[in-house]
Amino acid sequence: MSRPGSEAAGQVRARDDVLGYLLKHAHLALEHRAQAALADVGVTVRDLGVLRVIASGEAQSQQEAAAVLGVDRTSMVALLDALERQGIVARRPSEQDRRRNIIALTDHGWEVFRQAESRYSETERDFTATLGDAGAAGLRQALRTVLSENGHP
Amino acid sequence: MSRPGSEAAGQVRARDDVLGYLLKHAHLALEHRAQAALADVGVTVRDLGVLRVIASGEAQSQQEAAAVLGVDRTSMVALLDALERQGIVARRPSEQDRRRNIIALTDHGWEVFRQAESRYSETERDFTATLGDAGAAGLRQALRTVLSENGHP
DNA sequence: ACAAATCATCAGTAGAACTGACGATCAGCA
DNA sequence: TGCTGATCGTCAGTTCTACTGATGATTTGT
Repeated sequence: MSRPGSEAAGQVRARDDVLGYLLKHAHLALEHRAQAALADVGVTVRDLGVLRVIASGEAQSQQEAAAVLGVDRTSMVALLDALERQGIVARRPSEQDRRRNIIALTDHGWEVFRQAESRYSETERDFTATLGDAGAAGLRQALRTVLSENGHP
Repeated sequence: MSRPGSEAAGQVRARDDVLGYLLKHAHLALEHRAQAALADVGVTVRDLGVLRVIASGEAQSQQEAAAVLGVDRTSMVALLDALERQGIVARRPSEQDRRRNIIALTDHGWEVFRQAESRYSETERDFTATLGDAGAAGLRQALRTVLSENGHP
């Protein structure tokens, strides 16, 4: 039915040669650690992503934020509902285009963001500690390169 | 309520400095391309991962495969149900321990695997083409390093 | 021989992605 | 001015995956 493993194993890529496997598990491991680090700030990694694109000015409306983060526009609704209920962000209609909601951090939101980003950055430093500063920068640069070469905004 | 973007943006990390963002989107972009490349072979990226750990001999039982891939043991049931229905894998009870199911590729399964792995590898080469061979190897090595340093099997 | 642990399975639940629709609004054009 | 098509936020429904808790069959340890 199937060839014996000893014969076939040599012809088959080990799992840690598979880039997709490495990317997926590195992402999961980092997210898992970050989730724990953010637990007592009261936001998730997902939330922090939203706060970051708002804080940086990369996105003003809901759809801009959704597009930048690669989450669905319909998911962004519930995401912002929760953040608004916590008093972290505020929606107000744009004066130029009243279809759009302009998203802004409240004063409390800025404080939450500052704390969360600080803990997250520390988690990332821990995560890549063994690579050294140059190695971590090289890893980021390699990822940026493949992303931009594969049709990423 | 919130500070103007022009004042705050400089203090906030851009999204493409955030490792979690880079890992997530690189993973998604690669998986998206791979999914398209595998479409007419009839298996998903997820399926291919299962086939690979079986073919390589890294896993024999369902739970071993689930553990190696980082998927839930209960999800593996449905995953293998589908592959068995397609005649790609076969389950047989272990003779040493009849609780366990030994998973093996059928002859047809080996053919499917060979095709799928070939297309997937080509997709990965395309994906990392601009990094060059050394750059792609460096990226894999960096990911392996952070994974093993963060408690990964 | 008996108790505890393990394996595969199933049912139920929760979260996120995606589709398709809706009303409100805007932009372009006759 | 009025009409048409497109866009934005929202909502309902579907699907996919993860996770929990339970089950029966089987093995292991004592």
